[in-house]
Amino acid sequence: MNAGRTARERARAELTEEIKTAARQQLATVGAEALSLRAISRELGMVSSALYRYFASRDELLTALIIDAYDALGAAAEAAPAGGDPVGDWIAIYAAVRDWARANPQEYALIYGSPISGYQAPQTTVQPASRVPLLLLGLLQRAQESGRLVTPPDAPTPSGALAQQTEVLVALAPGVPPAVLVRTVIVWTQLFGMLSFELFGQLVGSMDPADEFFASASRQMAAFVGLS
Amino acid sequence: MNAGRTARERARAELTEEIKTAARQQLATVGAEALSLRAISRELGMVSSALYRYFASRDELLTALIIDAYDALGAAAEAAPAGGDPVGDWIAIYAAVRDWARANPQEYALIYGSPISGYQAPQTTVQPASRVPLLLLGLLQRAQESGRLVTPPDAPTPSGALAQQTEVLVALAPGVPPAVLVRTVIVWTQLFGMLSFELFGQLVGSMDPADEFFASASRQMAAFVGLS
DNA sequence: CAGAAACGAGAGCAGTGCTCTTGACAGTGA
DNA sequence: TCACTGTCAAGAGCACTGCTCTCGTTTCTG
Repeated sequence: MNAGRTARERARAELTEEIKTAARQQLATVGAEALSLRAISRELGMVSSALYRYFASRDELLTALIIDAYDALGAAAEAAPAGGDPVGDWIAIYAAVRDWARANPQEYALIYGSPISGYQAPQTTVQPASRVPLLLLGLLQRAQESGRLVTPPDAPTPSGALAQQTEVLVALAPGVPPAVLVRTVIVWTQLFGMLSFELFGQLVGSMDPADEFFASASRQMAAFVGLS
Repeated sequence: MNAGRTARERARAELTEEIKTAARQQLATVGAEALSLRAISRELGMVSSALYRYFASRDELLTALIIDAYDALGAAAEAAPAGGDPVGDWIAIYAAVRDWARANPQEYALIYGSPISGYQAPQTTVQPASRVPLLLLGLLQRAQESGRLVTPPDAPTPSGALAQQTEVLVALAPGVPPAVLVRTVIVWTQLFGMLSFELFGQLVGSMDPADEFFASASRQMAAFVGLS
């Protein structure tokens, strides 16, 4: 439609990126909810109203930042060193996720913290959000194929509505037993619960610093889903 | 010192409670970060500045609300029906926590969501925050004493710094093996990770509605810590 | 080259948390 | 009874916010 293709477009793309960069900097210092369009525009030496040429609203800026954060986390997790040993790879992914979260706590809070009031996450965020779980599922599937995944004997096979819901995951990781897939969701929630507790200060007084606890949990969760 | 002891004090206490009630109502509708002192004062038919006689700042109001939320959640969990069967009691506590969280999502987000920027949780919140984990520890200890807790054979005994950190928990639940205590922290983070995912919309597309998944996770986590 | 589209600047609106001052009132000791 | 003291609500005001609208200017395009 509106295919302007030249200098103007390049300038626009650059400025859009500059705005996001400034927003991320502000995010890191004052947090998501205190993110101020006026402060960003001040930083960039422009007037606040000009910002609305690039993002229709504060929410739209936030959406862009959220998608970027999901993508950055997904990329960090996918870049975790893979050596072929399923348990080692699993632990490496856990470590990569934690490292990213600790390096970018405000961006982590943006995607895994409380939803921003009045802000409705658009469907656009679903795909980048699923990169980490898809990565774990892929690892499990490969482990299954190479015989390194043994269904834990005490893992109950889902029935009823739970079995139905699991089918979505079966389609994503064919061959992995439903009982393991349910456990995958359990450990997925465990991972991010653990990270949120660490980053949000809930572990202070018990397992903080959490390095060793996190390492132990990684191993035990790998065993919990049946990796060996 | 300033010991006015009569009608004035009573009026003050009542109005303080009224302010918190109005704040909670607003919390439930617009969320924590959009909580406005002016809107509360408007609701109560007073002028915004008068509110500062009762709460020195917005943060102080939030702190009061946070402590109330922790206490409400703790009370709800402690009120879970206990029938003597450890696994049944465990599941009942899980269900009570979830019920409270689903009934009070904004208050849940207030205490388990991202920390409010610029807001530092005072030490006052630590004690009410520990009611739920203490409840779980107490259950485990009683199960241990009655022989209903068997340390899972694949639960590694913590060593090094992790063993040291576990000692704090050993003091709280004497008799419960360290390996089980580490697993208790794991399932504790799992519980609230699962709840956060459900309430914050992260499960949409996979395990939502989460009733059966939650029930299955409750049971599997009870087994994971060694309850039978 | 003319028209259209995009752009930055600026003023302005309604709202926010918070501070300070002012005048009214309640409780208390002489 | 009366003056004193501390508490209270009210209101104006400050600096900030997201957002809208208008106005000239610049840039692209048919």
